[in-house]
Parts: sequence; C-alpha cells; structure tokens
Amino acid sequence: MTIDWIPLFPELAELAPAEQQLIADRAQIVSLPAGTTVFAPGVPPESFLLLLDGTVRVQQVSAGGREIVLYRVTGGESCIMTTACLLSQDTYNAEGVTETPVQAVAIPRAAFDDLMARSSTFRRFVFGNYSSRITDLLHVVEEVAFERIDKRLAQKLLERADAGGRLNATHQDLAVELGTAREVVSRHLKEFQRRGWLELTRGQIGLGNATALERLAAGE
Amino acid sequence: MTIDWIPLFPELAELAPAEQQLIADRAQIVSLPAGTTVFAPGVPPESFLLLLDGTVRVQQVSAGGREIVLYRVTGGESCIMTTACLLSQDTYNAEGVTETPVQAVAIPRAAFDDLMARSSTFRRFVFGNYSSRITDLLHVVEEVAFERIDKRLAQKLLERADAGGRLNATHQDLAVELGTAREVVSRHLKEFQRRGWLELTRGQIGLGNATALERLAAGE
DNA sequence: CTTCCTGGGTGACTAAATCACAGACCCGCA
DNA sequence: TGCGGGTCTGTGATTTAGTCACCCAGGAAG
Repeated sequence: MTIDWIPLFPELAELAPAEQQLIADRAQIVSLPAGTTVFAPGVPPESFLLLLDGTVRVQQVSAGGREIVLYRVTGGESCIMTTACLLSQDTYNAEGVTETPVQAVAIPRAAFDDLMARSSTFRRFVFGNYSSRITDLLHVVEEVAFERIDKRLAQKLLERADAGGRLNATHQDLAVELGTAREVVSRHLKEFQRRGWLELTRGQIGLGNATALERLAAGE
Repeated sequence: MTIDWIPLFPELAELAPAEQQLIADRAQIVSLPAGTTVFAPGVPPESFLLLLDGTVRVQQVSAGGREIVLYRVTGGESCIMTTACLLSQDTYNAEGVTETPVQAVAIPRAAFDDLMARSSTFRRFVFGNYSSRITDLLHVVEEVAFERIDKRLAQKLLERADAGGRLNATHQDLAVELGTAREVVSRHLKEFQRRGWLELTRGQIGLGNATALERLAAGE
C-alpha cells in the first residue's frame, strides 16, 4: 500500500478502522495498460476490482461478430461483473476491456468475503454497485428495443464529445456503441452534417450545433 | 411458519441450524393473487422475496407504451430486483407482476442483513441470484440487438407451448415478449401458418411442425 | 339484435439492416 | 517521390422491421 485511495470511495470512507486496515493489508494496487482484457468468456477473474483511475468498457459480442457497449466502469466504481462472472453457471459472453491505462485495487476473493461478513457498510457498497449495473443494463435494453437510432446517435455524440465539442471516433466505433451497423451510422452522420450540425473528418467529429443535437437527443 | 420450505432452495439447505432458525422466526409466508404488482417504479418493496410457487414476470415499459419481458422468476428463486430497486438512486422503470397465484417467503430487510452478515452460504445464494439475473439481462440485450424476429418468435413459441404443442397467447402478448409491435408478430405468425407450421385461432396457437420451428429457432 | 370491446388482418410508408462494392485517406517503404 | 496495402467512409439496391391508419370478425353484455 503506497497511496491512500479510500477517500476515492465515499461509501467506503465510513468503514470502521479495523476493516480499513483489513483492506489495506490484503488489497493490491494493480496497473493495467490500455487495451487489457479484464474479463471475458472463459477468463474468470479472481479478484474484486475497484477502479482508481481510467475506464473499463464492458461490451457484448454476438455470434455474428457484432458488438454493443453495455456500460463503462470509471474511477470510484467497482467492476461487479467480474464477481458475477464467477458465480453464474451459464456461459456468458460479455467482456471487459480497459480503454485507458487503469489503476485499480484488487481485493482477493477471501478478503472480499471477510469484508462482506464483517461490514454492513461494505455490503451496501457492493449491492449499490450491483444495482447500478443492473440499472445500466435496463437502460441499454430500453434504448435498443425502443429508441430510434438518430436519437441514440445524437445522445452518444453529445456524451462523448469533449469540452470543445470534438470527439475522436470512427463510424465503426459509434456503431459498436449503439449495437448497430456502420453504414447506418455513416448515413445518419452524413444527414447531420448536411443540416450543419457536424463537421466530419476521418476518425474525428466536431459538433457544429449542439443545441440541435440536444433537441433530437431529448426526443424533439 | 406452517410449512418447511427450505428444501425448495438447495443452496439454503446447507445453512447452519442457527440461521435456519433465524429465517424461520422472522420470515413471513405471503400469498399473492395473479396480476399483483410486486414492484414498480415508485413502489419500492420492503422485503427480500423467495418464491415458493408461481411465477413473477419482470418487464420493462417504455415511454411510448411499448413493453418487453425481461425474465421470469419461478419457484425456488429469489426476486433480487426488489432489493436492487431499493439501492439504486436512478429512477428505473422495470416492474414485476405475478402471472399466476404466488406463494413466497418474505424476509424483512433487517433479517436479510443479519443473514448476509452471518452466513457465507446465504451470501453465495444471494450473489448467485444476482448473477443469474444479470445473465438474463445480457441475454435479452443480445437477442434484441442482434437476432431476427422470426427466429426469436419461433423460440418463444417453442418455449411457451405446452406438452401438447398448444399455447394460449394473443399476438399482442407475444409482441410484448419480444419487445416488438403486434403487427410484426401477426405477419410472421401468418407466414408460419402459410408454411403449415402453426394453426392459429383467436387467443390460441397450435404448433403443427415443431421441427421446422426448431430449425428456425436454432438459426437454420 | 344491436353495441361495444378485444383480437386480428392489411396496405402504405418510413426506418433500419444487410450486401456488395467503390473511393479516399494514411502510413510506411522503395 | 511515388506506390501499395490497410483503414475509413460513401452509396445503391434489397430485405426486414416498425409505424400508422384503418377495417373486419367474434363474442359478451345489454
């Protein structure tokens, strides 16, 4: 333990000193480069991960090779899919990949179990994380099943653009975000451009009219 | 406590006698008629439910009034969405409705917390349930995002038909199962009928050629 | 026998997905 | 400096799905 990371997790700051010590003693800080597969079908993880810094993208891959992003885990959150993985009998085909270099705290299974037994604060933390993920998944289902692509695309563009209204992403990247085909994204982007809402350059998009996009994203 | 229901949950049968007693003392058996809303946005539940008999359908309702069935909870399973509900800040729009009369064990929040603290067996049980639900949701995402309607419809028909190859369901019911529109289901059913795979009567469907449906459901 | 309600059928249209390419751009390398 | 092979994007044609606006059939209730 070199750094004091507990303050990053407000829910854990309330842990009793004994439990804080338990984590400090038994958890490891790990660093992962961007592009590391954190978990995948057939690669069961052995620790409970708390992200300090960076983001992990969790996505689903279909038999036909198409993909859809389910959610992202960022600093201050835990990656419960890893523990879910361990407990579920069914084969299951989501994978987690680091999008940036990631620093995380790895709590080994045994220490995790101890904490669950000893601390109601820790239990609340873990369950809260599960719930958030379930909420995320419900949100994905809702979007995919019921919302129009143009609306969802506008949302993604706004969500992923930086402060200057730019984002680096290929049409294919955006298609994976939405779980659709690249051509569909290309055509919608072009239409947005035609309306003067975007500038398109290879691998990069600039928002020209964020308000128009926001109106579309909000559903007219 | 009138009946000994613990054997229904193999995972719980291994609980130490003290914990079994704790449940016996503090859990209530409840009976619900068919059509009861177990949880819904704005109706947070106050107990952890273990189903003894009957089924609860969990579905998502969209702003536009369309619905999709997410999964069903049946005897021997717990309804973790209820606890997830409590812990998640986000508003969230899934609802659980009993499809048949249901008998369930309700464990109050405090007793649930005690059990989580005292028994690793119980914790494994709860996490296993969470994981199964997450798996279910992943499955729904995959189907909705990547699979063809005719294939999914064939799967549903096979899944929901009784031993005699009959099922009572309106086209609208099936549309909700798949998260699509009634007309779409009607047209596919009619095409199946044209091929001699089904007999259609008002509110009821009879499978005429299950093997053909199975081939389609398996993806050719 | 009418009236109303639910379940089902259908045509016309829009949106999305799929297939099959053709260019355009970019980097490294001769 | 020009060439070549990857990646990224554009586009037409076609199929599948979703939407809209109806209509009709059947049965229950009055």
